[in-house]
Amino acid sequence: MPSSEPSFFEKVYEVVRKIPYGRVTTYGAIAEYLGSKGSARMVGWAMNQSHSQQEAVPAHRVVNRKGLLTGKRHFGSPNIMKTLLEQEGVQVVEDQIQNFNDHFWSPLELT
DNA sequence: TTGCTGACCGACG
DNA sequence: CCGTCGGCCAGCA
Repeated sequence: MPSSEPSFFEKVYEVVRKIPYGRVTTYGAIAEYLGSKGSARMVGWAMNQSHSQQEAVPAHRVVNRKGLLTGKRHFGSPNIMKTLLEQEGVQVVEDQIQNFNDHFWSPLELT
């Protein structure tokens, strides 16, 4: 076994881990970066399985296009995602990231 | 195999 | 503002 090519999920995890501290990105941006724009749902699915990974995946830095914490329900408690983000300096009000554009980070920025 | 679901997104009315 | 629909693709009964 040689070379198992990195699957879609693997790439998602890798990208998510590269999200800088205090920054956030979207499912769509990741999907687009992986060349599967439109399959943002797969990114969400990958996040769902992310807990299965040995290396922790900062899924709390991944939100939907509106900067809404849609996946907060999957963190065990709905307040975990918000708390983690606020600890990184991201203001969250009503599950909505404030100044979202200012915190937004795209994997396309990777050099 | 089919059919349904899902942490999405954009479009339509 | 709200509800609905189609598209995308992986996992599961």
